[in-house]
Amino acid sequence: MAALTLEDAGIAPEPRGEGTRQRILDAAVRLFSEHGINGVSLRTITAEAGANSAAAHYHFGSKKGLLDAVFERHASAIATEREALLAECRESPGRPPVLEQIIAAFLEPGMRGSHGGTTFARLRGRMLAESNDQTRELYALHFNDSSGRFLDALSEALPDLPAHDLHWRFHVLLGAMVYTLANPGRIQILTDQACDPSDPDAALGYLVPMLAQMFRGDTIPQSTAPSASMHTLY
Amino acid sequence: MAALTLEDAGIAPEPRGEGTRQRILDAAVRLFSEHGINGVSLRTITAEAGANSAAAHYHFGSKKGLLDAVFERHASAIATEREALLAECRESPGRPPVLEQIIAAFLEPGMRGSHGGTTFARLRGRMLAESNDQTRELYALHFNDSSGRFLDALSEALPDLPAHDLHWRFHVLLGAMVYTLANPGRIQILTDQACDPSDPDAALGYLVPMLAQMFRGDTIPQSTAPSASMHTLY
DNA sequence: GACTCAATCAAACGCTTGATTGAATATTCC
DNA sequence: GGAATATTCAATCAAGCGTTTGATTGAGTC
Repeated sequence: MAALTLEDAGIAPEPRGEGTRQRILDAAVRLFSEHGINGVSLRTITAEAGANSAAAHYHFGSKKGLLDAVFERHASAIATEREALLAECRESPGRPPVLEQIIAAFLEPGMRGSHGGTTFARLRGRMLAESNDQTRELYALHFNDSSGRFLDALSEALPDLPAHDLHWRFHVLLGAMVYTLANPGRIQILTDQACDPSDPDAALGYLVPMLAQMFRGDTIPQSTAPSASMHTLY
Repeated sequence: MAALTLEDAGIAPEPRGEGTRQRILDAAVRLFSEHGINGVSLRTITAEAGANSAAAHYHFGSKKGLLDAVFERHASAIATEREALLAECRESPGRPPVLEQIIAAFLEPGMRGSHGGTTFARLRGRMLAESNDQTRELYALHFNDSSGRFLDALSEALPDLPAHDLHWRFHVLLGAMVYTLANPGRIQILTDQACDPSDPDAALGYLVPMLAQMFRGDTIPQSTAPSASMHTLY
């Protein structure tokens, strides 16, 4: 009787080093998201992965290379699913697509567990706040095209909204998403854990209608001297 | 003729070390905000301040102590001005106070140049994203009471809004503020610098009405199964 | 003039960092 | 089986880290 091989079981015959590589990636995304990129060392990561301390450099070349790989692993999947959901919106009966649909299509792939889950989500939050050259490059590389197409779709759904207003509202959408991902948020502390931004379902259930409401707001005249104290204006 | 002393010139007779202390604080808030707290060393800070590398430890005890001092320097002033503006709201003719007034009272002190300006603002953004034990403590110590009173005021202005909804909307407000402070934001990159979140006047001019609009939105029923894909709901 | 004391300084401490090496060990292919 | 290749390993490197030290300064006090 022939011995059962991995191929017989339908499992791809992964190269020997693949196991280590994956374990390092797993440990990296978790530790990066918990302590920040500057806050964790390659030794800690490789130790957590049960690998030799030189393994990270062998497989990824450098710490920067490791972060690139971690990001690449999930980001492209998120962008792809986002665009697929956006395409679904466009095929829907109602044209232009419903605002809530577009917002949900943007938020869902990154916030649900599908692509790295809340761990990668938290890492993205940290990276957006750290905001150095490398993180900006990574975001631009993986998300710029996709985000641009969402701006277009939002513009279609809100044809009367000036470009500046649209951009600022999208900015707030990004802020709400990032802040929600950077768990635990202040709101948990301020409200004795009543709100839990780390629960993706609850978060989406609240965020999507709230943001849609914000997008639908009237444009306010910007002519009122903005240099004066806001407080005297109302 | 008596020699001119510092007192004669009306300058406070500062202790000898005060100059160095202040220069270290100035350099620290700037470098912390630019590179993150883990991203800059005490040597870099003291060098930038033109001080000896031991000066930071002499004056602040540790790197943690230096961050405490940096935060303390501006945070309490912001909280104080926030509460003063909130008190102004309550004295206004219209009762309950206008929503825009409350939001502006919360956002203005931290976003305008008064208390550390955009530099300290950026640092706050970074700290909220890094979100370790020390930063959480600092935020709680300096901002919890003030934020709680704003939640109360918002609740007065929107008496029909359930607590959960109120908390989530305040969460989005915080997210929008923090994300705006963490300059440069993604929106600048996505729109070829058309929006400039680092301009406090423009930012406030857009944010206040947008957030007010969001706060005024109707409550949506949460009974619709949130575990199903959002995308099929709209 | 002797003393005090906060402030500054150069130097070093022990340790961790990202990165590199070369030998040892699997694995693959002929 | 054996050469070639891919991967792991312990050991090491220079550099940088936060922190500590002991000596020195210089203005105030008795």
